[in-house]
Amino acid sequence: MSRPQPLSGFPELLPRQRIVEQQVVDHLRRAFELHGFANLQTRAVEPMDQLLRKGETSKEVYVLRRLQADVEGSDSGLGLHFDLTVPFARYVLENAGKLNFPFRRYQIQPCWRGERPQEGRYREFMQADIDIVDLGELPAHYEVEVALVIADALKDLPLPKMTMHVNNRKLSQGFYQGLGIRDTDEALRIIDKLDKIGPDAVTKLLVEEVDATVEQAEACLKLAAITAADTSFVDEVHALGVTNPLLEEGLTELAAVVDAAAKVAPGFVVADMKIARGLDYYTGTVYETVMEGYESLGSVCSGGRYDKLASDGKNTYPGVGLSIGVSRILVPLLNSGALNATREVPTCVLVALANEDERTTANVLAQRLRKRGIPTQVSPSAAKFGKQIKFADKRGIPFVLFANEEGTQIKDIRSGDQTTIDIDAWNPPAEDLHPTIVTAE
RNA sequence: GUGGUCGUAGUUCAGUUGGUAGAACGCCUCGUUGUGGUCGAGGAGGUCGCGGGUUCAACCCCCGUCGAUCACCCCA
Repeated sequence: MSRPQPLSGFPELLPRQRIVEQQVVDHLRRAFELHGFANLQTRAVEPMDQLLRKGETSKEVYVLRRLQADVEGSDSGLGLHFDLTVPFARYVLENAGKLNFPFRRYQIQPCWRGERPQEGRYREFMQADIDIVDLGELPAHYEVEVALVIADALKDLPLPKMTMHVNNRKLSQGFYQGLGIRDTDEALRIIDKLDKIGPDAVTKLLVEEVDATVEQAEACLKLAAITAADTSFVDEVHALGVTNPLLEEGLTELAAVVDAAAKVAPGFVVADMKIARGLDYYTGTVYETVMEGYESLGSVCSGGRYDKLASDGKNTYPGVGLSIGVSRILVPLLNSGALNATREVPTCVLVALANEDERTTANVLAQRLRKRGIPTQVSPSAAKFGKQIKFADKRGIPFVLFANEEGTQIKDIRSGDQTTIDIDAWNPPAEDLHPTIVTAE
């Protein structure tokens, strides 16, 4: 092998693709900050007991080990974080005394999971996460708010249509309790597989694993089939004839989320009673988001309410949050060419060079443009002008600047138009100042 | 981690019953002695993923290995 091969599950982007990713991340950052979320950055590693608590032993965590450590004592007890919620919960406990509650933060960082990769599923990937935690009690309106923040953040991005499916664990678990099913956690996990394995297999599993009767299993399937873009699901659930206080609590909370979302972001949120979520730290509202045309990727933005994830025994910090799978969304779109940038460099203007002696003069001209925020670079050499234009063209740089004793001229190399300008007054069209994202037809 | 498919120029791919490789696009030079894109002419670039085996001879057949990809699992 003369050339290194790519590493499975560790996607790396080309400059043009990275520009798209940067623009998306910048957009998310601005959106989150508009909603008052503070940024946080946590370390890459967490103690293994933090990562593996809550019984998530099946999770493939990358463990840290010192190369020179002797084999016996090689375990550092540290692992790379697999999401941003668990590190955040740890951070909140560690810094509880210095934080003001309710505390809202966003975090955009890579995460690592040692699973076998495939499209939209990587071993190193970027997540954009928002959470709100409070001390002791977390008001239910935050479960509405985080969904609306995500709706707002995704709204103006050039991405396929997103739909957020929302459920409430209290609703499902209350329903199962009302039916008389004991192991409601396991029942949830089985229902979560409905899309994948179908109703017959789910019935079979419910009967075998949680000792449900066929009638109980059928009631569970009827509940899972309910979906609505408005609060009409409440009556549909009641029509199934199950009564339980937890169920009512869940119905009320879910209705509030759906109702508020319908007003602010119509069509974005739908109530969907088959959403369960694999992670068992969720205790209330749960969210999953699918991207139109890319349903096989699964959820591209998920989360939920967790009441007991952050607890030091004395105080609990219940929270609710959502994570956007930035890599999961972007890498497939970039690889298929559905998304691209208008150019592969930030440069807006290339200053042409008539001969090498003029480089100093050219540097001064470039600096005058940069001073006014126009990304500029000077030609790498005083090659023929045709070559210098080609240099710009290959990179997508829209403008080439020519200067001599007679004056300064700017050429738009896309149209070929060349005009005399005042270098201290000229501005490119707003859409040309920085690269932008373009979508394929 | 379990199973299926696939690895040939920078890229997308051809390659005949086994006789040591080709196209298109891209790239470079020139036509075009200082304004690119079109056109024309020329050129560079490959230990055929890696290692072993069979054979007079392997890109081709066999084994192993590494990588990619899909499904399961899990999930962003």
